[in-house]
Amino acid sequence: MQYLKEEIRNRIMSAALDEFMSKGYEGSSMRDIASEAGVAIGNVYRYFKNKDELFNSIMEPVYRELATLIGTLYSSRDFTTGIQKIVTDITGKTMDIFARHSSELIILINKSSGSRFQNIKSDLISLVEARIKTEMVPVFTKSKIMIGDDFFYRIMAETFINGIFLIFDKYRDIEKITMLLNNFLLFCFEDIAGRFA
Amino acid sequence: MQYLKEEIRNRIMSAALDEFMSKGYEGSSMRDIASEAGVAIGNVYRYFKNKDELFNSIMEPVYRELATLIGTLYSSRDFTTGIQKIVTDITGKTMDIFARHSSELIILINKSSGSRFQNIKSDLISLVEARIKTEMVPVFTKSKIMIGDDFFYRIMAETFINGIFLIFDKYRDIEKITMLLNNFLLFCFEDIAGRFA
Amino acid sequence: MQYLKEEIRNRIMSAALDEFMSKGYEGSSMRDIASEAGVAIGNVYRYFKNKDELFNSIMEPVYRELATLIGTLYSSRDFTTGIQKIVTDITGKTMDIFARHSSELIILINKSSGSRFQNIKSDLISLVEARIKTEMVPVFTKSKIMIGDDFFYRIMAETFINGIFLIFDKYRDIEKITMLLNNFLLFCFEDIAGRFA
Amino acid sequence: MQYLKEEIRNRIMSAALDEFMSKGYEGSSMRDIASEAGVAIGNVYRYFKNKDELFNSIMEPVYRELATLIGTLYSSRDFTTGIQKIVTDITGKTMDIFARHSSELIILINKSSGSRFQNIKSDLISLVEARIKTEMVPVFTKSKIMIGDDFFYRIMAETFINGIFLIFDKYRDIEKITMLLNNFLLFCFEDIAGRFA
DNA sequence: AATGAATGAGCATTCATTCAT
DNA sequence: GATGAATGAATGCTCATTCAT
Repeated sequence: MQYLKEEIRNRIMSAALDEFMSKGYEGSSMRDIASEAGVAIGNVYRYFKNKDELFNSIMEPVYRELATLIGTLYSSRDFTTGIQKIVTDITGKTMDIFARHSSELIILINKSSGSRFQNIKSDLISLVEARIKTEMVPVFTKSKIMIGDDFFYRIMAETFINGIFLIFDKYRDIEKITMLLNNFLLFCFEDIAGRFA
Repeated sequence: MQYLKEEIRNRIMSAALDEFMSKGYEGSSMRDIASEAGVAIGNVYRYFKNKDELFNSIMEPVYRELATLIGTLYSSRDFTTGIQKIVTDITGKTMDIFARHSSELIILINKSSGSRFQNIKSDLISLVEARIKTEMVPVFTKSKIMIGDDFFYRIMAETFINGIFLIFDKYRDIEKITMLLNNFLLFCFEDIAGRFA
Repeated sequence: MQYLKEEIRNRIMSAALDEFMSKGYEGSSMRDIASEAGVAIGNVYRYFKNKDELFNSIMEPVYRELATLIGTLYSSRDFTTGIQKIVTDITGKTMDIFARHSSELIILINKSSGSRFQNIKSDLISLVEARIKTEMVPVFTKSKIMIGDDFFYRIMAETFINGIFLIFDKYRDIEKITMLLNNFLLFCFEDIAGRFA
Repeated sequence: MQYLKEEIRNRIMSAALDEFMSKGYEGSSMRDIASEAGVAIGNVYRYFKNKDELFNSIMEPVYRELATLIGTLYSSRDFTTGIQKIVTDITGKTMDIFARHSSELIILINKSSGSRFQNIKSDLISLVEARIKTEMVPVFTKSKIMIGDDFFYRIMAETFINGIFLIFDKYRDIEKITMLLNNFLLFCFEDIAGRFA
């Protein structure tokens, strides 16, 4: 009865998604998830070993996509196409993930405290940081700002990530998000790069 | 208050500080704090009426200083002295708080969920947002960036606050923090203002 | 509600009844009730939201019946049928309640301190007092006893109520209680009224 | 330093009396008693082994006097002097105890739940019951009331005791109490006896 | 002798997890 | 497979009692 199993599994995950979204990982209750899913609490444990694994099962795909995106970001070195192109690309791919997994993305970044993903935001930021450093060093070395510390890249990365998820967290309309995200990324990258051109 | 009372109080507050730092307000356990402090659970309640008051006792001084700083930031409109001066001033005062209460500041901003300070970060951001909007509108209107939404000011404010606390969260060395903070504030304000001058 | 649910609920209520009977509401422990019922503490809370609700669930029916009885007692003014009739009526109805809820009645009256029923005994007495005063004033004015104070009616009412619950407290046999109660009420009302006829 | 010790002991007992009076045995706190007495909590335990013994120390004298009075009541068989005389005598002696230990008496009877005196009221009632039975049987045998059970004497005894302590509990003025008490005892005994004369 | 800081068992309640049905 | 009753460890907090000073 594999079909039925899958449907229940989905119901549980969907209910869990709602619960995690509104109460965060720690604040969520397995009982509430089960009852929201219209499933006995005991049955939830047939599909997911425990709260942690339920959370992981929901977040894993998004995490993976996100990691891939970051990886791409990190390895795409065709600077020849210009920052504009890269930004458009990133925006597009991020929006793609967001379009399919908006809730998971927000939970992953902002509501994972207490779970094994509680550090994902900083992990993500670390990835972005590394990328920024690689790309921006030549730019910044021309600037009058004395970087003086690699950590400054960290700040930029954090700013970048926070800005993106702030937009995701507050807006639901895809078009508006796209517009805001583009503006934000341009603000972060093109302008900065541009003024040292 | 015949013997060691102050020392025990300090032990409890110190243990609580560690606990709040690693698990946040809600995730922290009075029992764990007590045992970390090497004190019976009942004794903690001799020094602090309840979990809330223990938390408040630790956070109150920092909160007050921070509120004062924000007030100053909000009301100082002598743009004549230049952003450089304001930034230096803010940096100095923030560093002063940080130098004396680094952990408390971080907990206050990032780990107060469930406590009466849970909204302080967004309050802070709102304040900064209002300030940025007032000051920056004339600047941005000249820019090629289409703001398109007041929410963009929110992003900038969040970026600003996150940046500051990010620095605090990762560094312990006062001198390095001062340098990073200055660079960050300049990056946020002077450069932005400057390039549209 | 698949298996034994009602039986467990009954076990808990029965254990609670014993506990409340021997230690009163405040002195009773949910842990002790659970272990007396042979049930895990957490399971008690599946059946009853909290200590208060457990107590209320046990007392509510009796309280309601008692309130109704009091209402009847208070409003029945057909003195024409004679005190004998009224007394028989009250006895019958009281015995009916007692026959079905003897322990609850005793707890309600004598061991509810700290619960929401803690004032029921004095409420009950006040009601009876008002009734006695209304009915008995003409009788007592002929008596050689100098009432001298309304408080004397209070004493009578208290005596009346205490007498009834004293009987309940010590006897289990319905027939014997009926007999004693009848005698007591006659002693309280008919004789007193009768001798001034 | 026996003198000083005695003074502190008295201070503690006095504070305890107030506390027991207003909150009953179980509801009273050793901490509050100590602070009310202006004495360190630890010191209370130098004078009294524990809460129980403190309570006992306060109640013992009254209990003893009360027991003696009951004993007297029980053994005085000079019926020749008439019930009026006995009642006057009992009233006088009870008032004597009450005049010196009003609070203790009330606590002992009505606020001892949880202590070893929690059954004293019923003990007292049992004593009175025995006495009533001895004296009243000849009287009641002439009555139309079918006693039918020794327990009826119990009810009368309870009525008697409750009435007395009800008066004590509500009034503070010795003269008014004396008057009410006399009326009550007459009501209980003379009238009852009288009407079968 | 006196102090009051310290102790820890106890309380009501919650919730992730297990297991008999 | 599915159910939801049952479990019990954990939480914040209180208070009689002990003990180092």
